[in-house]
This record gives sequence, C-alpha cells and structure tokens, in this order.
Amino acid sequence: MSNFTPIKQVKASDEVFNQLKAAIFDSQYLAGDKLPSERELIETFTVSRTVVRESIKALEAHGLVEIKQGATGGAFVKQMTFERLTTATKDLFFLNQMSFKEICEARLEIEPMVARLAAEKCTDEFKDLLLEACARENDSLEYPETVSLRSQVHYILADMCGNRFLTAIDKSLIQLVAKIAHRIKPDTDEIHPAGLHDDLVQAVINQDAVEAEKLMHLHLKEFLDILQKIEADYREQHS
Amino acid sequence: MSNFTPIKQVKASDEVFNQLKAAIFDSQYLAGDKLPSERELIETFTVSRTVVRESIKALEAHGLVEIKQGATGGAFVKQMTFERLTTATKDLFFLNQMSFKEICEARLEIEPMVARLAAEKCTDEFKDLLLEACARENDSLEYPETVSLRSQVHYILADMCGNRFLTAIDKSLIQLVAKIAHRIKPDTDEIHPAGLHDDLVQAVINQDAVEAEKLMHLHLKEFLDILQKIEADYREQHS
DNA sequence: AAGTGTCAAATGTATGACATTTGATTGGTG
DNA sequence: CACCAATCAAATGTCATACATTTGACACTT
Repeated sequence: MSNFTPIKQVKASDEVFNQLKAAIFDSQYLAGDKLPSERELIETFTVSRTVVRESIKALEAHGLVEIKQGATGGAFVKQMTFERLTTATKDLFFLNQMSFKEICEARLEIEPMVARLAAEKCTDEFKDLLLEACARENDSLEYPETVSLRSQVHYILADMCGNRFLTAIDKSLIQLVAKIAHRIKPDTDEIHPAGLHDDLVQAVINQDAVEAEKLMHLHLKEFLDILQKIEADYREQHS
Repeated sequence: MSNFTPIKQVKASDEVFNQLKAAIFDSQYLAGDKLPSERELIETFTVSRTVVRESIKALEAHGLVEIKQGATGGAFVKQMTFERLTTATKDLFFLNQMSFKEICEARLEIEPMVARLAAEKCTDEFKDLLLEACARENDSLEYPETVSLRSQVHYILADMCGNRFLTAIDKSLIQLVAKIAHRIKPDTDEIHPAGLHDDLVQAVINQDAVEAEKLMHLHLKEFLDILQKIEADYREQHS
C-alpha cells in the first residue's frame, strides 16, 4: 500500500492570492497599509505581471483591499466591514435563492430580538439619537427622503444591540427590504406614516426589553404584511 | 444651472464584470450554463484578453461562476449558495472585526429561535433524521469525528427551520464556533458528551416549540460558557 | 472492450509596449 | 511669501502576441 497522494496543481494566481490573504489575516499588513507594488510582487513571487494582477484583483473582489491608481496608488488593505454580508444577502435574493417572504420572516424574527437587546443596553446618547430620529420622521415629504427618515430608528436600534454580527445581518435585512420596496415605489405615507415608532422608542428608552420586543414585532408584522401584499400585486402585474 | 454630471471613468474590466453579472442576474445564463469563451468575449466587448480575464476572475471571486480548464472548460454559472455568508462571517472573525464572545452571543440568540421554528415545522422525515443523529452521537470516539457527530443535530435543526436565510446564518455560526474550537482541540467528551441533545430533540419531535427554544438556550448557554472559558485560557497561554 | 495516443479547444502564464491616472515636485509669477 | 501652472514620475490600466498547460473527445490499436 503506497502512500502516494494526488497532485494538486494549484494555479499560480491562486497561490499568490492565498499567500497575500494569509499575510493580511496574520496582521502583517493592517488596514490602510499598502501592499507591495505589482513590480515588487513580481520579483518576490517570481511570476508574471498577469498572475500578480489577477491575484490582487481577486483580493479586491473579496473586499480585502482597495486599489487606487496614480503615483501614490496601489493595493491598500481595507478596513473589513460588514458590507460583504449585505451584498451576499442581496445577491442571494436577486438570484432567486431567497424569497421576499423569507426575508420578511427572517426580519420578523431578528429585529424584535435586536430591539430587546437594544433596550437592555440603552445609553443616554442613544436615547437622544432615537428621540431625534422620531422627531424628524416628517422633516421631508419628498419620496426618497421619507424612506430614509422613517427607517432611521431601525438602523439606530441595530447599532445599539451591542453585537456586531447581529447589527450586520439586521441592517442587511432592513436595507434589502428597502431596496425591494424601492422597485415598487409605494406611497411611503400610506404604508409607513410618521410616528409609527414612538411607542417602540419609548419602551426602549424605558429599558423595557420585553415591551420593546413585543412592539417591534407588532410594528413589523403590520408593515411587512402590507408590503408583501403590494409586492405580490406588483409581481403579478409585471409577469 | 447646468445638468452636467460628473464623468465616472469606469475601468473596462469593471464594466465587463457588471454587464456579465447583470446578464446572470437577469437569468440570461442559468446555473450550469457556460459563459462565452474568452475569445468570444473579446470580440463581443472589443477589449483585450487581459480585461476579459480580470472580469471573469472577479465573477469567480464573487462566487458567481466556476472556471474549469481544458477543452470543455470555461466559466460556468454556479448555483448560488449560502457559502458566501459563511466565508464573509469567517473573514470578519479572523480579521478581528468580531470577537468570539459576540459570535457566541449571536448564536445564543439565533439558535433557540431556529429550534422553535424547527419544532413548529417538524415533519416525519425530520423526526427520523433527528433520532438517528442522536443515536449515532457515540458512533466514533476519535477526535474529528466526535465533533461532527455531536453537531449533527444542530445542522439538521438549521435545515428544518424553513427559512433559508436563517438556516444560512445559523450554520455559519455553528461552523465558525467549530472552527475556533478546533484550534484549541479540547476533549470533546468533556465539553460536549453524547446524549446532550436527547431532551431537546424530544421537544422538537413533540412540536413543543416553547420547550424546544428553552432547552436549546439552556444547552447552548452551558456549552458556550465552557468553551469561552477554555478559549480565553488558550489565548492567554498563547500571547 | 479496454487501453493508448493524438488532437483541439479552452484556460493559464510570460513578456513587452503603451495609455492613463494622480500625487509630488518644480518653477515661475504676482 | 503665497499661489498657480506645468512637468515629472510612479503606479495601475490596457493591449497584443506568443507559448504552456489542461482536459475532454475521438480515433486507433490490441
């Protein structure tokens, strides 16, 4: 019985990509640092420029670096954000791997939970932010602004929950719902008039976690049900 | 007041990437389909091969296509999976944008919720799967297999919850915790002996959603608390 | 029927040239 | 001295060509 193992012919560009990624993960390059220029990498890895460029391009696609042109340009390590979770979620939806119903259901589960956590961790600064956001829900009556104003409270609560993973997926869901709604362009005042968050925010400020969770669930159930009906009608008309 | 708008000098490779991506999103190419060969794309877009290759490479990095070499090779549209959510989560952790504590907290919130949903939607086939997984938790006593066996129930419940988004993020968290634990190589039987899921599974099978949620929370709290202590010790020793 | 060799189509890599972008330097001008 | 413009240089972006490698398909042999 021989101990031969299959030969895996790794592509040079993958190898370079992996080594650079490992270096970044290993903190040899921190956020903001510049990777060596293409010229230098060619010499370091003794590969062609084609390979180096493809590797760096892959790093960029993975959101690990940002490429800037010009004399002081190069590949700069990005502060890793939660953006990738959001884009991945969006892609899944637009490739029909996830239904609008599922997104709404998920949000209906996640966001009340987030509201509860937010209530538990409510600080004075956040109280001010929430009240201000509530007060401003009617600051504009023009279309895209209304949506932004009426969703502020949701984003603030997401930030308040104290867990960056939950913050990220919550924001992803909020943003995706908004994006889908945007295609339909419903009357914002009809489906989501101002003032809808007042009691919810009050509960959070009172640090009444149970009540906050309950009110968020109620609010979302109503809002998402309406939106889902509108979306279903819209799809029917456009098929 | 002129209506001039800023010129955005888009890179050719980005433009090609966007057009191809749009075509995939638009279902002009379905999963399994082959994109045109590099040669053809060069003619279609009238750009150099460099540009075409970088674009396709970017599509690959985004998980949208898979590139195969050889005579029948090319860029094949991938069945979009939830893998990207998982890798994004992993990257966030390994780039220190998310602590182990946060991952555990998130899991402690998400998974009981998933267990509740699973209980509500429990079908006969899933009952069999769960019971079988429970029965097999002691099938092996060798290290990597024990972990796999003891986590089966969690994966099955994730699949049962009926919401692909929740399934995906739950599995991501389970997998990440496993991966982190793997670095420490704790004694599986000590931190997670067999049979720990028996009453939880029973609750799910009885479709007792409230009980399932409660038991999952209890189970995870205990398990993750221990693991976090071990992990903290491990980090202290290795710093 | 099974294995072997050859071919062709596709991607992978190397190289060299030129284009473009963009901050930094320089130098002139008020 | 301050400011503006021209120039420069370093880096990425693109093009073109040649060759290497991979891999399934096909024909050919045994």
